[in-house]
Amino acid sequence: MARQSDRDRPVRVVTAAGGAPMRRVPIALARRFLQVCAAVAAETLQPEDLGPLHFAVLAHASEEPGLDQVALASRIGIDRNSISLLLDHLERRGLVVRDVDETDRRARRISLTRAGAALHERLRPAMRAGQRAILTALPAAEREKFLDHLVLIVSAHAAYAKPGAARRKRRTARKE
Amino acid sequence: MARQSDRDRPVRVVTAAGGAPMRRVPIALARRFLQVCAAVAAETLQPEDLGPLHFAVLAHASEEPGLDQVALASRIGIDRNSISLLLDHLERRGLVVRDVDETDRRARRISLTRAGAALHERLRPAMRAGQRAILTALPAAEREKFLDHLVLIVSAHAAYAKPGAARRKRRTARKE
DNA sequence: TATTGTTATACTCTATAACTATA
DNA sequence: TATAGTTATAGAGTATAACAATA
Repeated sequence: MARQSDRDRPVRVVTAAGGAPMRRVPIALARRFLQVCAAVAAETLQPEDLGPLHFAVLAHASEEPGLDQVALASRIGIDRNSISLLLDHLERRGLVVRDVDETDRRARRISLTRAGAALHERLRPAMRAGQRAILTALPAAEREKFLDHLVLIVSAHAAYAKPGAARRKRRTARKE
Repeated sequence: MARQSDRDRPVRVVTAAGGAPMRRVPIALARRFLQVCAAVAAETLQPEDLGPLHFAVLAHASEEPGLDQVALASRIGIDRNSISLLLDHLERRGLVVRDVDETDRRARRISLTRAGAALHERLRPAMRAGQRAILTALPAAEREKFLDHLVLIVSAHAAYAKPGAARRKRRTARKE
């Protein structure tokens, strides 16, 4: 329980760019990191009126066409209600199709339409560039390792890395 | 434009724990990472009916008592409306006080009450343990570097790491 | 006029719950 | 009974806008 070297680092840090001090802890950094990533993605996606999750659906459907909605949702890390809504939006815009799975008529197999595939291909370079730009803040040799670290953390805590885990309980008593 | 070594890594990856494949790109990982962190923090904060941002206010007010609301907001990475709401909640619970700054009567200097400081001290060990637990997925020697990397990225993209940057434009035309 | 803070409103994300159809 | 998907509702997070007080 003695203080170890990796505990001695200060929690507070002053950002280089004259920003305000921030707490050097995962929860705070994770939030800021997502802000950065979301803002960068938005530069590409906003003009198309898509959110990052819409693009995620296009990417997954492109790579694994024919997934059902639950499988797609679990890859993205959202629940089946949310994927349904996301798909409504994309389907209305003619970017994806839902085909009834004939071997299990409850399931819908998702794939991109021609327009969906075209849009995905059109946005991909800019998305890729944006994601790379985020990492340029790191020394070149560290960038891949950083992604590996994120994968490690998310994988190790898979039970937490899923929708709802951080949900606060309902305060108001349920109806009965 | 030739493929470089650090581009050759596959975007897709299969999580160790039999989870679904996920995209190995910052935007997707950032979201999952925040899910993990938020879920871990929630274990400690939920019983107190606090969110992670409430705790962030307690932590900052503890370390830098007397900040005004705008300064506090910028440290946390939210805007002045949100900090106002957060403080309403904490003030109603008797955890913080807003004192009028006599040298600038527009400003409110925020500090913890005795109860606020006590709550912060009580929660701190569990929060600290949770944050450390998240990082145990990484080799011990990499943990501090990982945090440094996050700080680097957030600092470098400070212009993006702030509220609103990822906001989608209003679709519906404004009233006039 | 500019800034601090407040209040009202609203949008995104993403949950919980209840429901339908199918297995 | 269990699962895939839908729909309705809700709540957390966090924005925009308009305002009041003060500088």
